[in-house]
Amino acid sequence: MPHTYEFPRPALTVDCVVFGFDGSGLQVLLVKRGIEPFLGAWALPGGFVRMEENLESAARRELEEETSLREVFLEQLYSFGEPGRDPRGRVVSVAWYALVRPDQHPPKGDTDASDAAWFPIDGLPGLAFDHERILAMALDRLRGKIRYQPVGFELLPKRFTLTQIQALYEAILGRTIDKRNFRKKLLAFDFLIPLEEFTGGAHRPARLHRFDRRKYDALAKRGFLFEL
Amino acid sequence: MPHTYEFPRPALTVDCVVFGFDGSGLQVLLVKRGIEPFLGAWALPGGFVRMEENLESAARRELEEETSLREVFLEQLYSFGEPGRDPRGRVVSVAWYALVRPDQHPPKGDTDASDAAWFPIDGLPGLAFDHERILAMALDRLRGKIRYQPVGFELLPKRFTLTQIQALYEAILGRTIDKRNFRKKLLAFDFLIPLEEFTGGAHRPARLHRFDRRKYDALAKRGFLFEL
DNA sequence: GCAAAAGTGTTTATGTTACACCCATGT
DNA sequence: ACATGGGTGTAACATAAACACTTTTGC
Repeated sequence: MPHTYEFPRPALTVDCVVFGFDGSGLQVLLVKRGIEPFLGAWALPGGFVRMEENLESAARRELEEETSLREVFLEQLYSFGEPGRDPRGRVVSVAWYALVRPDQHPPKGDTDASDAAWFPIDGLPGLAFDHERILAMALDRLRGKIRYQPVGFELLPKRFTLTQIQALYEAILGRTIDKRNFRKKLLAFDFLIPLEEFTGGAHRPARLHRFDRRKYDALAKRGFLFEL
Repeated sequence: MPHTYEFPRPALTVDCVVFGFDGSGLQVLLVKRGIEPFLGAWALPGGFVRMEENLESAARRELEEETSLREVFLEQLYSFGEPGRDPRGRVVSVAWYALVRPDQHPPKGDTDASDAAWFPIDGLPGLAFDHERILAMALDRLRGKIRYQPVGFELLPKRFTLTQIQALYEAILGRTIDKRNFRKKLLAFDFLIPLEEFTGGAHRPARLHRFDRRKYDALAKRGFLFEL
């Protein structure tokens, strides 16, 4: 019997903090627990890691099973392993955070069986386990990351207006930003492509743009700082 | 039997990337493996997590057991869980990185039983498991972190000269820095306290400074950017 | 024609970069 | 007295911040 097997093992789970943006505020996707413990409470989507899958696959599988979300931006956040964080016994959780575009959002009620629902970041219900702590850490990470990595685009439609992305930055950073300075700086990076398409609606149409990842990657390799 | 126990479980380990600075180059502390697999190979210090300890405690315990290091700066890095990363079976490792001051370095040969030794970052031996990948990630993290968080001081003696800290930044960032600009900026932050003590040695004595964490924390709370 | 959001430049202040010489000590 | 590393200021340049009005559309 290999050395490995002489030790009792903690159980291993993954949990996902799923962020969305509705045009004015940051939101988080939660699921209502259908089993004990914390039956009926809201929690982060997640579950046990299987023996043959890697950690990211486990996170993506749970995400799809519980929220129908596929092919989202997903990045590892932190691992939580306080004894006592799960009343069932020793459970270590590898936490991830995901960013999803509005056009990827699951239609409400689409999720099979137990409920999943979006909550505004400043109107969250109490959460099961230590999920509030995990969520707080994910939010910190997002706030830090968005300032020097182009992750904001993962929360917007593929084609978006400059006003939309400014609203996103203002919502996440929690302060207003000067419109002219913001646009000047963002466009100077030269990884946003202005399209010949415009929004419709009640007022002056706004030009749509898309993020050019190739251009960004090229710049990033040349040792480049984002810093919005 | 609780739900938790129905699943086969990966084994859980912690591994630590321990950085040091010898005045001119960054170094990593490795241990020579005394058991299979990879017997005789160099590896990151680490080992299995016990059922009753949290992840950080496990990392600190293994660090002390294998390298005699205590009370070092320690921060979680990432969790690695590719099936196949350990030939013994499914093993998930929560990786950490540590920063140790020269005056904390274990005297060579102090470490009980199997060897531990410092290696220069650009002269590393091949490593066991996927430890090269873990180390590469730790190095990336350190390079990124040192630019906007005051972690560099954790690699220097409590009292240090400005030339020492500049050498540290140059070694980690891999480029030379202008002496006058570096000192101007660093001192302007006002969290370095100049002492009335000086180095001895062959040349003009250099003033010693210490890092004032209270002042730094106060600044940091007022929403403050380091950015060297 | 009015309400609502889109779009656009210039000036000022601040921060960053480049750069060269004198000082204090031990040998 | 010389070799070695310690220490210091200023000017040019680049980036960031502040700031207000005109345009386009739907109603």
